Amino acid sequence: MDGFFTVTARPNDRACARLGLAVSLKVTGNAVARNRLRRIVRDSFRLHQHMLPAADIVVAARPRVREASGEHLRASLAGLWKKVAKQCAGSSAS
RNA sequence: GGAGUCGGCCGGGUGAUCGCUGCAUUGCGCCCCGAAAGAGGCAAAAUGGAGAGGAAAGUCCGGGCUCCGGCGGACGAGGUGCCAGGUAACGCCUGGGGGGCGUGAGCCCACGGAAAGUGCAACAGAGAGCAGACCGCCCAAGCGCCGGCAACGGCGACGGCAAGGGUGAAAGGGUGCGGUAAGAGCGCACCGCGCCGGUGGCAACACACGGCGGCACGGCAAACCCCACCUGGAGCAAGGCCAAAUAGGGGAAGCAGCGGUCCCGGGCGCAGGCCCUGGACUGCAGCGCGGUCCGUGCGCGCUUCCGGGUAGGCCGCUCGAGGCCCGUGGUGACACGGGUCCUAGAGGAAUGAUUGCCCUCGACAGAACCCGGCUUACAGGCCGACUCCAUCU
Repeated sequence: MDGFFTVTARPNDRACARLGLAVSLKVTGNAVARNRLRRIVRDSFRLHQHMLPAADIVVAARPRVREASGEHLRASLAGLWKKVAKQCAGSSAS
């Protein structure tokens, strides 16, 4: 979890990672901003999925994403993916 | 050139790499039917091509479509509200009328009925719905007082008046002349108003046309109400099709079980009756243990088929009151005719990410069954028509 997102992960019995999104209109303001945020998260997930363990990962947006730039969001997500990978490698359950 | 009005249009562009969702073609592979030939379906991957808006928004109106309801009528409820036209329809649009604003182009108006009824109007003010008299004006008649023999003169309100002042959103027509004690539609002229008629207009309505009436029928109906017209309800989670696993005291058939009634035959008995084999019709979910509840035991059969239905899948789902161009009719909204084009169809929901270049440095904002409107949000820009002001020739 950081200023922009809360990430929850749990190992699954599949071959690859699975992404869940929780982005509400309450957080983003309008539908356009909500769609943009979801696309950014999903694209970042796509680019990093090779390093992620087989787990179900839920990304929830927090209110501060509203004033964040795309660059900041991508950096934040890259950090979070690494954290997830590390924690899952350490303990099989989190 | 400056200021402004109206109408229409656009809503960053262009590459590279990696991705997303349909579609078309090819199709590794797989499923299914079949004896086979072959038919059908799913589908990795590749290639090609497409992929949010003018408001996609608010969900405020109107329609299509779908299901349910419906003989007809009355009442109720809701809506609309100058007239005519357009339209599938509208609370929309166009043209016209009336009123208001603006020098003007133009803009704004819920704009039917207040002499059917009920009701409302703060404060101020003398008086606000059967109008009224605070200040004021006037003493002609009558009255009172004073003077006078009297005629008469003077003063006055408990008399007359409503012009002027004042209050108010609003005070029961306006101007002028006559008139009068002072005044007043009291009379007259013009203007205004109402009614009747005429003329023009499909109509709303208009008329420096005629007549009548001295003249209110003050305002509010987004107060009740009256009048005219319109409206059945629910919505794509509508609705339709296919259809697991599991459950089911849904249905049918066959077999089996227990029971009832009747019958054929046989046996026993003096008889009532009892027993056995078979047949026809028919019924069947409870019954024990326990004082009771809780609890617990046994049973409610087995097989096959059918139906409903859940998960899931498919359809509805995008070719349409469609866009563009031209012609014809019309002041116009629009209609008709011809040509041409196909332009998102997702389903927890597809348009993104990184980056190069350019410019005027990019606003409001994301389709969810589909259309027509309205309203609201919006950086910046383009085009056309028109108005006013200034200036030049």
